[in-house]
Formats: sequence, C-alpha cells, structure tokens
Amino acid sequence: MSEQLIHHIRKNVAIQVDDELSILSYFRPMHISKKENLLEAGQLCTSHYFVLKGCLRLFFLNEKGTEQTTQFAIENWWLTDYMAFQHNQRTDFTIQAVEPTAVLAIDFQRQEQLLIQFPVMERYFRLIYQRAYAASQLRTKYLYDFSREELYHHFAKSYPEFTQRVPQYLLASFLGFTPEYLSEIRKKRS
Amino acid sequence: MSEQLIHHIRKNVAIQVDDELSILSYFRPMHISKKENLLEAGQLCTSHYFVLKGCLRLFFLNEKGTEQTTQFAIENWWLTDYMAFQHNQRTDFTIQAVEPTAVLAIDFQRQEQLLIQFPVMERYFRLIYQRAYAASQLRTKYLYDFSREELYHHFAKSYPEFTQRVPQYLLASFLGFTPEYLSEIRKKRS
DNA sequence: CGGATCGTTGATCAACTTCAACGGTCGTGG
DNA sequence: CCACGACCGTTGAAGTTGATCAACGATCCG
Repeated sequence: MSEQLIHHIRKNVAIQVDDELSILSYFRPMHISKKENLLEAGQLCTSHYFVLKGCLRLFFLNEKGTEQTTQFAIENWWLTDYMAFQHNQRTDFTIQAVEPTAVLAIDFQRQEQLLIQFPVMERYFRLIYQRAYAASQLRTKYLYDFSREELYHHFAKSYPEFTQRVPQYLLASFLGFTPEYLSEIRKKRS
Repeated sequence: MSEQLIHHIRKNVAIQVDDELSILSYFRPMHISKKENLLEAGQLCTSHYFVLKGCLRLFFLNEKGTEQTTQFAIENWWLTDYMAFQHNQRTDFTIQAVEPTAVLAIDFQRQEQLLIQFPVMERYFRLIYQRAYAASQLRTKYLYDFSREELYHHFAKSYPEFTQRVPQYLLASFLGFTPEYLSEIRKKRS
C-alpha cells in the first residue's frame, strides 16, 4: 500500500527508482481504528501524517467544551498541526480517525533528514505546502463570503461523495454551525 | 533596499554571496502609492509579491458589493492569490496598497526558472509556504473558536502596533464584521 | 474653506444558537 | 440473533450575536 506515497511523489517530482525504498524507509506505517486518536491535545506534535486509506479529522475543544473540527484529510492528503510540528510544541488539537485509517507517519527530525538526503523532496513538499496554502486561502474567502447556509450548499455541491461519507454532526462542526441548524437547512430544500 | 530580500533569504537558507545579484535580477522592484492596485479582480494573476516597505491588502467584492479584506501583508511578507497564481487563472481578488508601498515582484515562469537555477530556493519557498500554511491553520482555528468581539481583542492584543497602523474599517472587514460593530466593541472597554 | 472620508450612535432586523424532547438506527453483549 | 442502550438526526420555542440603515460629527486633505 506504501507505493501510494511513491505514486503521489512521482506525480509531483521525478525520483529515481533506486531511491524509492530508501525514501519509504523514513516512514512508519500505522493502522488506526475508527475514533482512535493519532495525536491528542496537550501532547507534543512530533509527526506528519500521509493518509493512505480512510479519513482523519483535526479538532479542538472550544470554550464551551464541544469538539470543533477544522480539517479533514482523506486519501493522499497530508495532515498535522503544522505550527506545533514546526516548533516542536504541544498541540491544542486532536487528530482522530473518522473511519478505519491507514497512514504513513514521519517525525520532524526524520523529515529534515529526508530533505537533506533527497533534495528533490524539498521541491515535493514545496509543492504540497504551496497547494495547501492556496486551498486554505480560498477556504478563508468562502468563510468570509458565504453565509452558513450557502457554505453548506456550496460544500455539498463541490464534494457530494464526501458529504455522504462523514456523519452530519462532523460536517456541521467543520462548516461552523450546529447540527440542529444543518437539519433545518436540509429540511428547506427537500 | 533590495538587500532586504537577500537578508530574508539568508535567515532561512545559506546562499553564496556571488549569487546574490543573480537572484535579485529575477525580481522587478515596484513602488505604488496608497490606494493603488497591484492586481485587480478579473485579471490574470501573474506575479508573486514580496513587501519591502509599506502594507498591502488582499480583498474581494462580496455579493453585497462591499470590499471584503482577507489578508494584509507588511514588511517581509509574500502575497498573491496563490490559487490563481499557480494555475495562471483570473483572480477574484484585488491587491491594493494601504500605504505607499515598495515591493519586489516575480512572475510565475521567472520563479520556476529561479527555482531551477538555484535549487536552494526550493528550500526557501518550502519554508515560506510551510510557515504561511501553519499560520493559516492557526487563523482558521481562531475564526472558529472566537466570537467577533473576542477576535478583535485577541488581534489588538497580539498586534497592537498594526491595529494602530490601519484604518478601523479595514480591520473590521479583515476580522469579519462591520465598522459599526467595531465601534460598539471599542465603546464597551473604554 | 469645503467636500469627501471615517468613526460613532441608536433602532430595528435576520441569522444562527441553545435547550429540551423525541424517534430511529446501529452495534454490541448476552 | 435478538434486545437493549447509546448515539445520531430532527423539531420547535426562545434567546443572542452581529447586520443593516440612517443620521450626525470629526478630521483630513486639497
């Protein structure tokens, strides 16, 4: 299953066949079951995760004590708390599996070594971060532009399969409103 | 003034003194006055900007026709509409100077050439994007965690000098509420 | 000096939350 | 394999947060 990461790297940069195993050796394969946590609030955020199969979510506890999901990651997405990861700090976030999930994990120091041994991986991660930042910039625009109701319809139209894939209360949280309000929105258009 | 970019690059990666001028030759220095636009909605987004001095803002027109600011960039920050920049598309955003501003501009193709001629710049931009993405992830958390009023107090406390530097109606727009509401918030605590 | 721009104030209104209660369904243990 | 409990989605009433609109004062700049 790990050839999936190699495939993803190859879609972005040219690597030597001889280097494939060496690159993969930097990563730890992990399997976690539904509702299991990869990272918990209060811990040091040491790892960066690549999703091979399944779905992760990133959430924190807001002041009311409810879980606020801010990101999902499905197949071929990278995820971590980047601020904590870069600075080797404790995180406020929890990373939890929404489904049974397989990931490749790499620690910060190992990632640094990987980048030194294979400078082409600098380009790979440059592209990954550039795209992630662009997506984030666009998402911020949506958050400012759309009402919560419009946000839901826009999301459901853009990612119909994903909208079915996750429970409604997680989707509501991700879109920034309550499950009750999502119910109301859905009632209107059916 | 362009040595400022070299200084910024050096803070992140090691470059040869001999390469400095060659690197700088990829960039176009530009000076724009207050309220002048570097990029306008509807245009192709061809350039990436590094702020040497002054302040830029990124905004779009929402459905009500009001300017919605989503980002500022001050000294030593990079800015563009990254989605449009990467895909050579038209942008929905306008980039405008909040103050008289000096920038270095680089076009997409030139940036690609720069990265090929100086692979160490892959690492530089990887770090830039990684940090920008981390900041964006944190900002998203704040947007979900804080009420508009808390958002203002948190921002004013974190960036007191910047809060003074820009007009209130731009700050209100950036924080996602109306100038009238900002007035009300300020009244409460004075 | 004069006009445009910016910040303020107060009244009314809309979007969304909160809380409590109910019904369906899913999965787990007996 | 069935029954029970926990979890999830829905409904409706009442409450908040922040928007809208209009009007006024202050300030800045030409």
